[in-house]
Amino acid sequence: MSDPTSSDTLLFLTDEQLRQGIEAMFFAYRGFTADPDRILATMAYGRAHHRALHFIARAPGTTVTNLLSILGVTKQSLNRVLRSLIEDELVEARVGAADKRERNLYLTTKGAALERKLSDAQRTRMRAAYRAAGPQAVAGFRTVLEAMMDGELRRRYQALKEGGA
Amino acid sequence: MSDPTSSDTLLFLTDEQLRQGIEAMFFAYRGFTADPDRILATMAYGRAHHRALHFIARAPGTTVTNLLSILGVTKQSLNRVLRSLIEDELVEARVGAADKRERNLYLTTKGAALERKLSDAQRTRMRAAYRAAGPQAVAGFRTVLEAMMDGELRRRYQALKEGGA
DNA sequence: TTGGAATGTCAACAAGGCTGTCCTAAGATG
DNA sequence: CATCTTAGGACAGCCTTGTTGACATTCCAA
Repeated sequence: MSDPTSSDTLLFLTDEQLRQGIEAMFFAYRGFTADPDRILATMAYGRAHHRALHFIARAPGTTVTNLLSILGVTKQSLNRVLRSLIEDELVEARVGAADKRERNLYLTTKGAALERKLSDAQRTRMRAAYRAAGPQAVAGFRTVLEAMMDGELRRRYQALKEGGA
Repeated sequence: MSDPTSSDTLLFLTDEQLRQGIEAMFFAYRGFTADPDRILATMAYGRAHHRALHFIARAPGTTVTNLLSILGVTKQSLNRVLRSLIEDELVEARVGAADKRERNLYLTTKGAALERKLSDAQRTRMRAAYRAAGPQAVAGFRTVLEAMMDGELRRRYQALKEGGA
C-alpha cells in the first residue's frame, strides 16, 4: 500500500499499540532506576540526590536556579537535597563571583566518586540494552523519547546534548 | 569496516551516547506522566491511583496479590490507594468465587470513566510522539525498552502484551 | 536611595514509598 | 480434626521528596 494513511501503514498507532508503549515505558523506567536505587538505599540518599549529583557533574559550576529548571522541582525541594549533600561534603557551593546571590555548585572528590558509582551502574544496564537492541533500534528509541518530551524540557535536553558533546 | 567490534560500529555505545540516553529517559518520562498528573492534581489522587486504575482496567477481575507484583509495591502501600478508590466507588472488590480469600477487582462505571480520561491524555501524547517518529523508530523504541526491563518485569510485561492483544 | 525582582534558606505539611506487627478468613495438608 | 499456609486488611511509624508560605540577602533600576 502506498497510501500513508492506510490502516496498514498506521498499525503502530492503534490504541493497543499505544497502550503497550505506555506499559513498556512504565516497566522500563523501573529497570532504569533499579540499579542506582539499590546503591542509594544503602545510604541516607534517594533518587533526588542522584539526579542532583548527575546534573552537577554534567555542568560543574551550575547555579541552584539552573538546576531547578532542569530538575523541574521547587527550589525548596531541591534545597533540602542540596543541603544534605553539602553537609556530607559531596557538593561544594561557592558564592558567585559576579552575583553574590548565586551559588555555583561543584562536586567534591567524594561526590564525584559517588556520582561515578551511580552512573556506572546505570550505564551498565543501558549499555547492555543498547547492545542487545542494536544501533538502529537505539536511534529509534532516542527519536521517540525526544518526541515525547515537553517543549521546554526538550530544549533543555538539546542544550545539554550539544554542550556535553 | 566489517569488524563488528570496531569503534566505528560501536559508536552508539560510547559513554557520551549512553549518558544522552539516560537523560533522554529522564526528560521523556517527565513528559510521559505530565498529562495524567495534571488531571490527578485537581482531585485527591496521585500517580499511584492512576497505576492501579490502569492495570485493573487492563485485567478486570485481577486479584490484589497479582496487582501487587505488577506494580512492585508493598501491600500496605497498595492497600491505602485501593481503599480510597473503593470508598470513592471507582473500584469494586468482589469476593473470589473459587477462593473466597481472594478479592477480584473491577472498575465501576465511574472508575472506568476516570481511567479513560487519564489514558486518553497519555495516549494522545504517545500517539503524537509515535506519529512524529515513524513506525521504524517506534519499533526500535520498543526493542530498547524491553531490553532495559528487569527479567521478572519483562516476563510480566510480555504476559500482559499477549493477553491483551 | 529606595523599592522591586531575583537567589537562596527555613518551616511545616502531604503523598506515597517502606518496615513491622497483628488480625481474620479460608484453603491445604497432616 | 488440628495445624500450617495463603490472601487480604488494618494500624503505627518511618523516610524521601514533592508542595506552599514566610523570610533574608543581594542586585538593579527608577
